[in-house]
Amino acid sequence: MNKLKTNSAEKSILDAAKTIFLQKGMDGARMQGIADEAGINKSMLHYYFRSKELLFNAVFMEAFSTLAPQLNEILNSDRSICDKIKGFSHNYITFVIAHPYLPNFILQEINRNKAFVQDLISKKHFPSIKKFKLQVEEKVADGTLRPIKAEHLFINIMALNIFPFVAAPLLKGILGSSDAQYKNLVEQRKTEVAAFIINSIKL
Amino acid sequence: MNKLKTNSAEKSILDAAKTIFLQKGMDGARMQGIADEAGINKSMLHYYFRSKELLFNAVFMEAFSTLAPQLNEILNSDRSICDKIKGFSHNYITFVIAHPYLPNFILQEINRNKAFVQDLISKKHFPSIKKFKLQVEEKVADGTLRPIKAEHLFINIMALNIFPFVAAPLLKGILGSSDAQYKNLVEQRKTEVAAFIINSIKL
DNA sequence: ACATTTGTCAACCATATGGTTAAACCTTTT
DNA sequence: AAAAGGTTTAACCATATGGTTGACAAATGT
Repeated sequence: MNKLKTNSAEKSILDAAKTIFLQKGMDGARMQGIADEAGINKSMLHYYFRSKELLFNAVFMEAFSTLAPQLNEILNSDRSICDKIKGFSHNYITFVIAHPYLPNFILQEINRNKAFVQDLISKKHFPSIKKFKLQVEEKVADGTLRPIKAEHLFINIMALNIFPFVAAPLLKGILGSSDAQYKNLVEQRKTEVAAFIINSIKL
Repeated sequence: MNKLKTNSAEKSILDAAKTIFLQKGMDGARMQGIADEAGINKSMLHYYFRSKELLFNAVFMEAFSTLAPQLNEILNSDRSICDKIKGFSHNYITFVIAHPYLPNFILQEINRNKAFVQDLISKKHFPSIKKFKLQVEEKVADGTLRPIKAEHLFINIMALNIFPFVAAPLLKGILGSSDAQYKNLVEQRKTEVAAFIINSIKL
């Protein structure tokens, strides 16, 4: 059978599954909904991916794979800490504006199935804080940075960049922002977040 | 019929529903699971709350009501900005350590049903940033604070306090922390977060 | 004491849902 | 062109699920 046809069917299923799973999560998604989204028969889903769980795993892995590498900019590149923070904030926010469902999906599913994280950690290339920690400790020791634990700094960087997306509906409500106004606010954060962090840690 | 008996049945249903819904969300929760948790017949759920959706609404409102008032410490109290940040961070983190499923539940459900936020906003006492915004603008104008938009400052305060809870499993993985180590880290943040923010904004 | 209301439960119902099957339908191979 | 093998579909299936019903028990009012 035609490799192209097979690949394209598999691909269109995965695309549809991504659309549905990212919006509704594992529990809220329906196999029929994914089939409809892909414009194919429900049996095809099982033909190519066996079960809802395996299809979901494929989607989750793909989603996680697009976010995880960005962490290497912070954790494993050789740039200065300030450059890392500026670069990551700008790139991450730009990326997530284009994929707004991603962060929420990852958080939701990682909280739903904690054994899942164990699985991810065991994989190669799972981000680790080791190198970043050495870098921070060095800069704190030589007086370039205020004393701060690398763990806290890392959590803060993640929090300031990711939270505005996962809490968007609530924040819009509290701030009384329209979609356009909030989008504008998020746009500002491409530079605002890094400035905020660097203000806090630079001596 | 005995008011006490009625109240206690209703209460035990709500408690059970809270336990299940907070852990599994609307989509993942099962009415039978809630009945089992409450140790009663499934029909009772419908007798007291009509439908899954109404029971869920009751749980959600109760959950939201416990978190929303804490925002008033930031948004509407008369203390100084620094005191607010210190007070909120300490209180919020203390509170959520005792109710670890709450933040994730709120975020997940608010993202699932965005019309829900509209409903919340229309209610009285929904937190608004108005007063806080005036206070920040005043302090920026008189040179006490570095220039920063109140919106960004507010988002940052929320992000730094809430994110470590909603992303806990992932952060544990990246940081390589045990449950105990991570709990310790979160404990430190009761003061660390406020210090980080104040470092950044104080002149 | 007895009727009325309120609370509780087991059995039941209609539908939704993940998954299977067997036949039809291409493509490629020979 | 016929066999072979992968692909696609409609029809099914078993079970799970939210919700209903009718009988019965427990309070309450009179």
